[in-house]
Amino acid sequence: MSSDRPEPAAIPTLEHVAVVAGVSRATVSRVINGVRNVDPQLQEVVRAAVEQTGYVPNHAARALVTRRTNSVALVVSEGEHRAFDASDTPFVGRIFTDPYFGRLVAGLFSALRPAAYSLTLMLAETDEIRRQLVGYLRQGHVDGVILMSSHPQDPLPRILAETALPLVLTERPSIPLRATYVDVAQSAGAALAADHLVARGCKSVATVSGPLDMGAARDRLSGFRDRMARHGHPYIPSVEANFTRETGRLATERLLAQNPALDGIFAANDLMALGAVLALHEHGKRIPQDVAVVGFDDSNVALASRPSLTTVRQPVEEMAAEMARMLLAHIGQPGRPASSVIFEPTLVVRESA
Amino acid sequence: MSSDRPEPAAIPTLEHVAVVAGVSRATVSRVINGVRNVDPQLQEVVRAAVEQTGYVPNHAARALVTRRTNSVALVVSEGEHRAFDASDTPFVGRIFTDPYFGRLVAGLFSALRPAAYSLTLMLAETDEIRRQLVGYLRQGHVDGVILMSSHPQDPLPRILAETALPLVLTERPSIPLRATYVDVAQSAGAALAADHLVARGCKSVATVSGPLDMGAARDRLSGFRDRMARHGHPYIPSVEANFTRETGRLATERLLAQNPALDGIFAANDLMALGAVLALHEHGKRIPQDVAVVGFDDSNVALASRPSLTTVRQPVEEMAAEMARMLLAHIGQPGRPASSVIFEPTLVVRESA
DNA sequence: CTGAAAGCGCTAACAA
DNA sequence: TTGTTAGCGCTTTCAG
Repeated sequence: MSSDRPEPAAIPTLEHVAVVAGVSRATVSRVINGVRNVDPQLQEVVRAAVEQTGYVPNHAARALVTRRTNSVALVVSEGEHRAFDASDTPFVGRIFTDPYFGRLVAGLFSALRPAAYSLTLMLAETDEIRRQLVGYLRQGHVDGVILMSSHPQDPLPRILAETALPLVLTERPSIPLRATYVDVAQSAGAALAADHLVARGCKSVATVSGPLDMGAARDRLSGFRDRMARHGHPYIPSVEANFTRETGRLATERLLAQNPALDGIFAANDLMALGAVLALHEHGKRIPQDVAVVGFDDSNVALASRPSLTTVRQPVEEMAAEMARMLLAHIGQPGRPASSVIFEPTLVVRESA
Repeated sequence: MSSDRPEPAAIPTLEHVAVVAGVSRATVSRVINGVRNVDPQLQEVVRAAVEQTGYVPNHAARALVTRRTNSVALVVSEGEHRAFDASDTPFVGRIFTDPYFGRLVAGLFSALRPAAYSLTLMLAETDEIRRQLVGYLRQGHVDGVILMSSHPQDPLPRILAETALPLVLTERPSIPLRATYVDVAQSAGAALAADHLVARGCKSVATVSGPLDMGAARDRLSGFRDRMARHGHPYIPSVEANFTRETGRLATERLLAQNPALDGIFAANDLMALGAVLALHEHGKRIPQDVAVVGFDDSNVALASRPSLTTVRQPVEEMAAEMARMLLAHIGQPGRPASSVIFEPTLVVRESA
């Protein structure tokens, strides 16, 4: 334009748009934010100016005044040292590679995107990092938090629950907490597995459990045992494993050593069921003719496995979508009391049982 | 909204800290940001005040003035859109469930966290969303972008490359682009497969390739053929497939029809290798005794498969860490020219070959 | 219905 | 070395 001005250059601001449209910044702001009281004609002019300048609102400036970032955090927290993790796979690798994580993210997105919210990923592996994290969250970096924490000693659920920050947990907290959460009916799912094995005619059934310091693992174990007892099987051997394929294999070896006549196994997740399949094959057992195997989760490996896995399905995507919706609700109405939603699992029958 | 006034729980600001410490905001700011020229004694006073007030800097305010958000985006882009649906495996589910994704994220974090950067996840499934995305990124929501895009027709790599936004691609762009990227030596990986099959004594080898409009698929095919030629096998039959299990199965059927004496197959990814295994089983072939199979990726199905898959492994975590480092470098020095780093793959020998 | 003006909380010249 | 003072770009009363 004028020669005394350098170069209009870079990113257009609300001010530029206002000048082009011949209105005030306030009016442009109103149009952009869809505030009603604006002359339709002016709206058109402003819209054209926005188009022409290629204006996009500055996120930081907007967040500074509205105190909203339109983004939430997915915090993945894990205890310092897992009870019997002898594997060399670092925690980050394990958790992010777990199919559950992918399904969770996918489900969250399905509900977050329509609301124009974005997702920031955060890890909390150590106490040090956990401390930083809390500060980070309180900076107003995000409007709310989805917390994935399964370790019972993890202090993060309690710490975050005490914050005013909107929060949703991906499972029932291991200690009583006034926090919103979504979970699956764990013991009901395990009972489904028990029913199925009994219905198949299994006489000698055992189970590979998850780490028993985790609520979900405990619930699945007790749910399975309770239902088996009701079917007339008062004693169900179990070996504790670590939700990984390798520990599942090892656990099954031990089960097999204790009882060679085993004809049914319930593994508390699919990865461990995969390990069970492996061990059974090594012992020349046919599946499901000699030993029937039921997993839990219905992760993608359940289908890829050979034989494909009969498994208890958690509707993870739907659960995650619900978490996102609940979080959004909390963000929208700060005073909202904590609540919870429990989803029913279903049995997916495939080849392994 | 009640009539009484329950302490607004006011978040402390720099101003509060300054008052408590009896200094100016500027000084507090300097201490917090580690700017040198501050009296050590005053530093102590300020630090105490920060502690006492529980102050954490406001992210939006800081970003507004520094023009830095200290966060980067991981953009996952795919050509076609599939609606979210629990029964089908939608794109989101597929990609997030793919172990590659988890390994990528883990690797990114390992380099991002020391730099105090956070990661925002973004999906680009449709053109509509892609358009919004570009605006979103330009809002200054993030300082840079890691772009995961494998479809050659995807316009996003070009669009983002034309933006001034610091950008790193997770693979070599299918069209020439002045963009920084990290990739694995595709043809070298295929050559590894060739060496292994030859070393096993395979005499009649064929390959199932990926879609040849994708650079990676082309590179793997030519890399395989070149190395086989060097081993004295000038002609290697190939059938093009689509990186899925089913197309891998079909392609193997055709290969088998053309040459029943086949004794080695290189599939350009693990899913197709799984399809090959399936087809071979149906034809009564034993693996690896009758036909050896080598895949590519070392994805989770490689382990879950029976027999487990011998496959070419990409050092994804290391690659991702490098991507993050390169992105940070670009953020730090805006004028930095595009560059690329190529990693060497390794062969993971399991049961199938 | 529109504009003027006051900040949001912070950093970064520029003075002192 | 420290304080003063402008803003960063936006939303939002409050007048007009």
